[in-house]
Amino acid sequence: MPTASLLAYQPHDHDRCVVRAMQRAQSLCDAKGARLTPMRKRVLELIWQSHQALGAYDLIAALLQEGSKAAPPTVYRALEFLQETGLIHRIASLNAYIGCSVHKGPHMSCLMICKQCRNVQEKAHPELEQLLLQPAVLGKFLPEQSVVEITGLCPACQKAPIDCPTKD
Amino acid sequence: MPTASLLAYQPHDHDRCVVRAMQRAQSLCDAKGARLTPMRKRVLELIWQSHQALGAYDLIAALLQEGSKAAPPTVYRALEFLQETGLIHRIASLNAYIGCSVHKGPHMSCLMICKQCRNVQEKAHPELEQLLLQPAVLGKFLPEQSVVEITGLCPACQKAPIDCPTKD
DNA sequence: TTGTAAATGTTATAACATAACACTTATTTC
DNA sequence: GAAATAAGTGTTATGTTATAACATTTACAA
Repeated sequence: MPTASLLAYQPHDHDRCVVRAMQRAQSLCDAKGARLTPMRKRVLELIWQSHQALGAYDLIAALLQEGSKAAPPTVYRALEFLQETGLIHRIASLNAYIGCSVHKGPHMSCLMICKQCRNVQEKAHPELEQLLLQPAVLGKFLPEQSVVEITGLCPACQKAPIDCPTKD
Repeated sequence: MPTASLLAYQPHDHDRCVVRAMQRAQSLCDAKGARLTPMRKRVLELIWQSHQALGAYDLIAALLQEGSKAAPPTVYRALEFLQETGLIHRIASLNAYIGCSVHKGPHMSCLMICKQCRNVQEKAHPELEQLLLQPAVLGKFLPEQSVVEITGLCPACQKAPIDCPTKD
């Protein structure tokens, strides 16, 4: 039985991921009094259609294919909203976006990014949070945001360097 | 007496930083059989002229002002070389570059980035390395590169929010 | 001194992101 | 419920970061 933390790397019923993510998004927005508009919802669904990081222009292309008129500002606004609401993460080292799979408020997590298939696994990490925010580490620096990203090869791509099963 | 680890945030004889960095660059290149050409050297000097992150196009502008013909590919090539040689870091969350101040081989360090003055302090971090690279954390993920960046306010900007003394 | 590899120059363009303003849709207030 | 307000989206244009492709020059080695 696959552990939850490795789900991105395992064959699984991905529809359930999407359903769960969308349910959570709706209840989070309800709780915050934020509006999960059709555009925002659709962008989030597209992001959740895989565990791979998608670029803003990937999303734009997907929306255009669906017949939606989606210029860059529209998509970037949706992405901004979803980030602020804690529903997605921006991956700085890829200029791409991934659904947030940690179901709690602001958190410091570590993103493991497969350089080959772009699969991203998020790992919540309380110890990391403790360690990084220690005064001993930061000195008098006042932290606000953190980016922790590890790039490498996911288990699948280590075995099958050319044709990672979780790709596309 | 300021500790070495806080040097970026303290008034200091910055020329010594530059001299030290350039000496180290030269010996590192000698040791590796790499060529620290005039262009690469100049780019590194420009990066070291402050402890603030500089964008590629900042460097291009500076080079043009000096009369050097510097189109983007030239500068990006120099930056690529300097990164590979371990002389600079790219800051993913800023799309900018900073001199590496950790005098050893490949290392996992934490960059503390002031959102106000763009001052960047690098903190080498063996514990972080241990913590992040544990199998317990990464599972079967095979890590290659890491990005650890904390954005916030440096000590100076906490005190003087508008006019950080280390700015420019 | 000539051949080869490394580095740089040059032109063009790709990829990522936002500013500014117009328009539409939702929500509130009276 | 109609007017006022705010929130969201559309549209055009442009800013910012980065690279592809190929020509030329420079350094070093044979």
